[in-house]
Amino acid sequence: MKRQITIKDIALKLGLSTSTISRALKDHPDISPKTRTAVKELAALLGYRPNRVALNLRNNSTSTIGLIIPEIEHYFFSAIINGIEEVAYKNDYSVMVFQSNESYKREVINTQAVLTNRVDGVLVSFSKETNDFSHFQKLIDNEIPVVFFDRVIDELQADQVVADDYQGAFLAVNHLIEKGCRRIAHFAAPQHLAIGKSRLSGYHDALLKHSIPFDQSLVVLADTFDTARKAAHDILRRPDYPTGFFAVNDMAAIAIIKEAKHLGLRVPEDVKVVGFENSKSAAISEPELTTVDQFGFELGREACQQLLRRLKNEEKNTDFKPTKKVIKTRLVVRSST
Amino acid sequence: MKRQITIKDIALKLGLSTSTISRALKDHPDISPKTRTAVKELAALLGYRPNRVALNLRNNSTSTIGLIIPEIEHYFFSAIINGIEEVAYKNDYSVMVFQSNESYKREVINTQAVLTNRVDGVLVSFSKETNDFSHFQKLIDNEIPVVFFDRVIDELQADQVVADDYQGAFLAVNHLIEKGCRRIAHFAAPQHLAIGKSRLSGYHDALLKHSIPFDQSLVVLADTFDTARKAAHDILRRPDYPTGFFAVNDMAAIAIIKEAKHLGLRVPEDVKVVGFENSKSAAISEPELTTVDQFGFELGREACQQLLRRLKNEEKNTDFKPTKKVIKTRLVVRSST
DNA sequence: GAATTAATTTCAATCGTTTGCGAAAACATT
DNA sequence: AATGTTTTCGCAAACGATTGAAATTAATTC
Repeated sequence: MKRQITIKDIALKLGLSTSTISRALKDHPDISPKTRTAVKELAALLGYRPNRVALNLRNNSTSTIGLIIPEIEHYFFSAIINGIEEVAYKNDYSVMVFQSNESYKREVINTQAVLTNRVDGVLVSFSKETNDFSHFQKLIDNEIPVVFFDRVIDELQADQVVADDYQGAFLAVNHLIEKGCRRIAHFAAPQHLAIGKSRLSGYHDALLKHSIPFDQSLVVLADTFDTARKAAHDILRRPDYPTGFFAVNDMAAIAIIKEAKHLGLRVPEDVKVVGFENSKSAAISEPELTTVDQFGFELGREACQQLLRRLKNEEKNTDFKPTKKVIKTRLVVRSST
Repeated sequence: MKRQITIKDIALKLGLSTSTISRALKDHPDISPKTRTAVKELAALLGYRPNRVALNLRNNSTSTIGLIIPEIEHYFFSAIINGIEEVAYKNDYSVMVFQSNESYKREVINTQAVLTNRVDGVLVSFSKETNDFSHFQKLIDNEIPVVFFDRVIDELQADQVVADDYQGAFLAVNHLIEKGCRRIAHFAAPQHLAIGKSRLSGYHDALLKHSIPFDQSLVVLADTFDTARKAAHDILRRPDYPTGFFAVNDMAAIAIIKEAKHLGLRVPEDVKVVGFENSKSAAISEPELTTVDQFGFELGREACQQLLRRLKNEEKNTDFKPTKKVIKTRLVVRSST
C-alpha cells in the first residue's frame, strides 16, 4: 500500500514540528492563525487523513463495535444488523461482524477475535448450541461492555435487549382462540433459550385465560422449515389434529401452511397458523401469514444505543446495574387466520 | 476498560526487557529455553493477548477488510456477506460492514470510513444511485485493493466478481420459450447497471435464437416488489398481455405472480414466471418460483478470495491486470413455469 | 589464565499521533 | 533598558510491539 501522508510530512514541508501541526489541525488556541491556515491548506492539498490506527493505540479505543451473531442470512438477524449499523454509522462507530453459524466452538473463537481486535464493545446473540457462557464472562471480566440481544441470559452481568416474546406469543395465541381455535399446537424453540421459554409461557397463559387445558403433546420442538414440515406432517395426520398453530418463527409457520395444503387442508378454513418475526416471506406465503412483528430493526437500534450509552459512561462504572429493554411486539393479522 | 496485560507487565515481573519477552513469545532461537518457558507460563497465567492495534500500527496493516454493500436485508446480499465472512474467518481477517442503503452520498462517506479505518482491502457492490465513481478511484489511487462484486464497472482498474447474468437470463427466457411462451415480458433493472444490461441482452438473445421479434414495449423497468406489482397490473390488463415473464429478481417475479393471481389468471397455466436470485422466498411463493440461482454465497467467497490474493501479492504489483471472475448460474425449475 | 567464540539479553529506534511542560520569541510596561 | 506578560512553538514521552545492532554474560579453546 502506498504510504499515506502523515503529520510528519506536513511538518517537514513547513519547517514546523509535528506538535504544531497536530495542534493547528484541531484549532488549538496556542497556534497563530497564520500557521494554522498554512497547515490546514497544505493538509488539504496533500490529502492528509489522520491515521486512525495510531489514534486507536494512543487512546486505547477503536471506535469499533464487535457483533457476534448466529447467521446473517436469517431475515430477522439481517434486519437487526441493519439497525445496528444505522446507529453505529450515526455515531461514527464501525461494526465488525462475526458469524457463529450456530456453532459454539466458532462462537468462542469469535469472542477471542473481538478481544484481539480491541473493539470498544460487543453485541451478542449467541448460538443455539451455547450452554457454557464463560467465553462471554471473559469479555465482561475484561470490562468490555457487552449487550445481549434476542438470545439472552440472565446469569451474566450484562445489558439485554429483547422482543417481548411473552406478549407476542400471548397475542398470537389469543388471536387464534378468538378466531375459534380450541386445539392449538405450538412449534417451539429449544427450551434452554429464553425466547423458547417465554414464547411457550405466552402460549400457555393465553390458553389459561380462556380456560383451555394445556396439552403437552401439542408442543413440539421445531424451529426450522424442515423440522417444522416434518412435525406438521405427523401432527396433522392425527385424528384429533389441532386447528390452530403458533410457530416460533415464520419459516416454521410457512412450513406448516405448506404441509397443511399438501395434506388437502385449507388455510385458514380448516387450519389457522400464526408465525413470529414478520419476515419478507410472511407477506409472500399463500395465504399471507399472520405473524408477530419482532421489529428487528428497532431491536438492533436499541441494542446498539444501549452499548454506546455504556461506552460513554465508562469512567464512572462504579456499581453496574444491568438493564433489560423489552421491545413491544405487534400482531400483524393477515389471511392465514 | 480495564488495562490489558502488556508485554511490559511481563517484562517487569520477570526482570527482563520487553524485547526478550517479545522474542520468547514467538520462539526466537536467541532466547534460552529456560526464560522462554518462564515467559510463556507467566503470559498464559496473566492472560496476555498481544495488542492488535499496536501491531497494526507497526505493520501498517490491519488484517481487516471493508465491505460496502447496498442493503444487508436483501437475501442475495446477506448470502454474499455470509460467503465473505466465511473466507475472511478462515484467513484470520475481520470484516467491517458499511451499508450504503442505495444512497450515493452515504456510499461516498463509506469509502472515507474504510480509508480512515485503514482496512487492507475493500469489497464493493455499489448503490443504484451511483453514477460517479471517483470515490472508488480514490481508494485505488491510495493503492488499496478493491474488488467489485455483482454491481461492477469496467472503467475502474479493479477486479470483478459477477454472476453470469447473461447466461442466467438466456437460460430463463429459453426455458419460457420451450414451455410454449411466445410473448415474453422482461422486468428489468436500471440500464446503467451492468446486471441490467446483461440480463436484458440475455433475454434479447434467447428471443433471437427462437426467431421471436424483440418488442420494446414488453421491457419495463421494475426491480422491486412494489414497482413490479404495479407494472404487472398494467401489462396484464392489455388485451395482448404476455404469457411469459422474466423478472430481474425474485421479489419482482413474486409480485408478478401475486398480481396475476389477483387478476384471476392462473400460474403457470395462463402465465409463466421466472425470477432471478433463488432466494428463500422463491421456494415459499405459490406456486413455487422457477428462478435462476445466483450462488450468492459462492460469489461472496470468490470475491473475498480474490481480494486476499491481491493482498498477498501486494509487494510485486508491477503491472496490474484486473481480473473478472464469472460465476455460472443455474436454472432452478419449479412450478411457476 | 587470557583470549576467542558462542549464547543471551538489552538498547534504541520505529510505526503516527497527542499533550504536559518548558523555551523562545514578541510585545507591553515601567 | 530591564523586567514582566503573552503568544507561539518545540521537546520528549507515551500508547504496545518488533527488530537490527550493540552489549553483556557464559562457555570454550589454547
